[in-house]
Formats: sequence, C-alpha cells, structure tokens
Amino acid sequence: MKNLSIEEELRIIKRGVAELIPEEELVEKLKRKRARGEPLRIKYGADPSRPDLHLGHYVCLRKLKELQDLGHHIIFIVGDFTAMIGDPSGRSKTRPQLSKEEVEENSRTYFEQVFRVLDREKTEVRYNSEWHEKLTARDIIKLASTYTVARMLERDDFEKRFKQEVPISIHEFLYPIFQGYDSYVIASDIEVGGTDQKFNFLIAREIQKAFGQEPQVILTLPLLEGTDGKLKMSKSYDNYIGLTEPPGEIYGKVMSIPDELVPKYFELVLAYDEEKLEEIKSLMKVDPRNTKARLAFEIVEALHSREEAEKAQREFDRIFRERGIPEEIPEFEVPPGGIDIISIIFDAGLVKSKSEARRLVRQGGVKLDGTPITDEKAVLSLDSEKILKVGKRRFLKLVPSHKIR
RNA sequence: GGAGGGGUACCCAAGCGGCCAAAGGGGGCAGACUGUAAAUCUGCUGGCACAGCCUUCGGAGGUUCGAAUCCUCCCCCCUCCA
Repeated sequence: MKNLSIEEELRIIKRGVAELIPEEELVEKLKRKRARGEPLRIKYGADPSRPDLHLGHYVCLRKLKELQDLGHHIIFIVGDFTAMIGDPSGRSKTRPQLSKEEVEENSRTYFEQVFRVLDREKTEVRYNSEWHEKLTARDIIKLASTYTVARMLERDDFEKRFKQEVPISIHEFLYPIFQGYDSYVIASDIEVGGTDQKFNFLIAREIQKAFGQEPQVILTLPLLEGTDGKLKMSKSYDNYIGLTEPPGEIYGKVMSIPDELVPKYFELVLAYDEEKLEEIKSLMKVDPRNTKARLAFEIVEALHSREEAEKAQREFDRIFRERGIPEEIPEFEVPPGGIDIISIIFDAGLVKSKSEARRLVRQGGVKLDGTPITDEKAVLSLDSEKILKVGKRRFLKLVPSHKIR
C-alpha cells in the first residue's frame, strides 16, 4: 500500500463518484483494515449477457483500477448464474433468459476487454454459479424472506412497469436477492457499479446484515450518456462507443457527441480533476471543436495508443475538414463489361439491401470522384481507378478488374 | 375459475372489408447549413428483376372477387372479481 493518509485515500476514492453510502462506514473500514494490514475487498459484478463493453463500463473499470492501485483487492464476479435470470434494472421489459452455453461464450470475450484495464494478476475472478447452484429450495426461501414485495416495488423500474401494466415476472425479484447473496459469500466491503445498481447494492446490505455480516459500502458512478446525448450508453440503444472498436471509429464517435457532454466525458472517462475540468469548460466556450478533438484523441490514446490516436486524428481531419478520402479504402473490382451502381454498393456490403442503395442514389448520397450519381440505373465501366463515396463516411475504391493481377 | 381489454413495421401508436406497404410521432439514413456539436429546413425509411411484382399487421385455418380489418381454434399480455 502506498503511503497515503486516510483523507488522501478517501479523496481519490471519492473522485468522480456519484454516491458513496455511507461514507463514515468506509472510513471505519479503511482504518480497521489498515491497522490489520489488509486490503478492502471490492466487489464488481459483470453481467455476461452483454459481452461488448463500452465507455460506460470503462468508467467503472477505471475506478476499479484506481482502487486496485491503492492496493485493494478486486473480486470480479461473473454473474453466470444471475445472467440466466436477467437483471431488471432500468429495463422496461423482462430480459430474455440466457442459456449456459451463451453465458460461457460471453464470459470469455468479457475478460479480454476487462483486462485491458485491470491487472489480471491482482484480480480474483469468481463465477456466481459456484455458490448459487448449491442453494436448496429451502435456502432460497430463506433468502427471499429477507425482503418484502412492497419494498421491491418501491424501486423505480418496477414501479413504472407495474403502473404501466408491463409484466414483471416473479423471478425478476430474485435477481437483486441473489446478487446480494454474492456480496455475502465473498464478504464484500465495497461494491462498485453504475447508479442504476444502487437498489441492488442496497439489498445486498440487507442480506449481509441478515446473515450477520457487516454490510458493504456502496460506491456508485454516474451513468455515461451515449453518443445521442440523452440515453445512457447501451448497446441496445445503439449509442455506444465500444472498448474494442477500431481507433478511427472511436475517434469519430466521440466527435459526434453533443457539446454539453464533453466535460462529463473528460471527467468520467479520463478522470480529469476539478481544476483541469474548469479549464476544459472554459475551453469549450472559446473552441469547442478542438476541445472535443482533444477528448477524442485522449480517449483513443487511453484505449489504444498514442500512435493510433495520432493516426485517427489525421484520418479524421483529412476526411471531414479537408473533405478528402481516407488512407486505406476497401477495393472493389469492376469487370470489363461494367456493372450497375446498385450492385456495387450492395455487393461491397455498404448497405443492407438494394432498396437502400437505390434510396441513397436517389437522394444524391452517392458520388463518383466527387460527382453525384443520380441515375439509379447507371452502369459503370472504367479504365482507371475511381473513388466511390456513399453517404458521409463510406468509401470504396473501384478498380478495373484487368488492372488486377 | 369467471368477466372485460389488448397483441400492427426498429419503438410508441392509428386503422377495424377494397382508396393499406398500412396515418402520426420517435429513432435511423440522406441532402442543405456546419465544428461528423446543437438548432433548423427537405426527402427517404419491408424486399425485389422498382411506372410493376412479392412478403408483412401474435400463430394456424376459414368466409369473401377482395381481410390488418369478419368467423373458428390456439398462444401471449393486462385489469377486475374469486
């Protein structure tokens, strides 16, 4: 452990956090553990039903990394058992239940992404089926009796669904209870997650108490809005920036977020402290465009590397500021007899259907070497390379087939 | 167990025998503007061999020249009563 005072450590822990409840208990825990030379046991639960992690998860992972660097012990729980139930949090409908095979497959992809941030050697990975599968019906009834229906219905998402007459299955009540039991089994001191997990985390405290264990402290992080700027980042809203996406994609997606979100991204994703945030906020007023570019650069740098960030930036500037074309463009072979424009766009996989290709042509969204193609029946044959631009960002290098050997 | 309401395109939601590939809104895409921001305006938004054809309105049958719309059976959801 580093030589920090409790106050300093607490300050680091609290940075960028939405809620820490109760703070006094954390101070107590810190003091006690320190005296014994033990680390805090930090719980982080992963839902393997969605194996693609995005910047929203990154906010939590980054916080976990900070805690890990402070010398605390991270216990990464793969909710393979609970995934078969489906977390009702923030949901407007029952989640589909997953099969064992799906969960297994997903967990693997999960680790690849998580350990880009966390130190694998220092992270304890547990699957919650390990203990949940051993529970008997009697145990489950005992667990379920620690909570009441009325309190369960207090939570926002359930209340809404109930009022709007959207079905809630009984098993969804079990989810937070089982998740809470995880905390007991691993003797969690702190649980880290998004603010949407607050309810689940609180139930865990109740369950720990019911089993005679000191309850965990709850550390929630603000939810990150997605690229649309309104809804929380989520794959199902298609407003996410994936951790493993190519640098250019990440850069571009960051550039497309609404301005208001920029300081928040600096704070949550890049962990800027207050002083630096003030600077960002004033920069946003004078030069929003380049401030956002800096954000995009730094996020790519964090997720990939400095070189990749530089490359992504160059590429982006070339395409959107200078209206040029990217360095690398997929090639498409045009046969000597020519081929119709619709087929080119479709066969190259630029659109999902030929109707979509037609629509694009009709609307002037297809350009050949800068000149719009407006005739959807146009047949192209060429004797030299030409660049086809579809929409704002899709490019195709057309190559006469006889030139390829 | 009984009574009533409901299941429509990516989402919400109209339609209730032909004029319905199905109003409207949201989202998405494209164009103008621009900083791939916001705001605004315009167009498109099932598929294909595209002035035409094919497949869609919970599922399966049926009535009809013709069904998302009517009938039968089935599945699912909600409310109230028990």
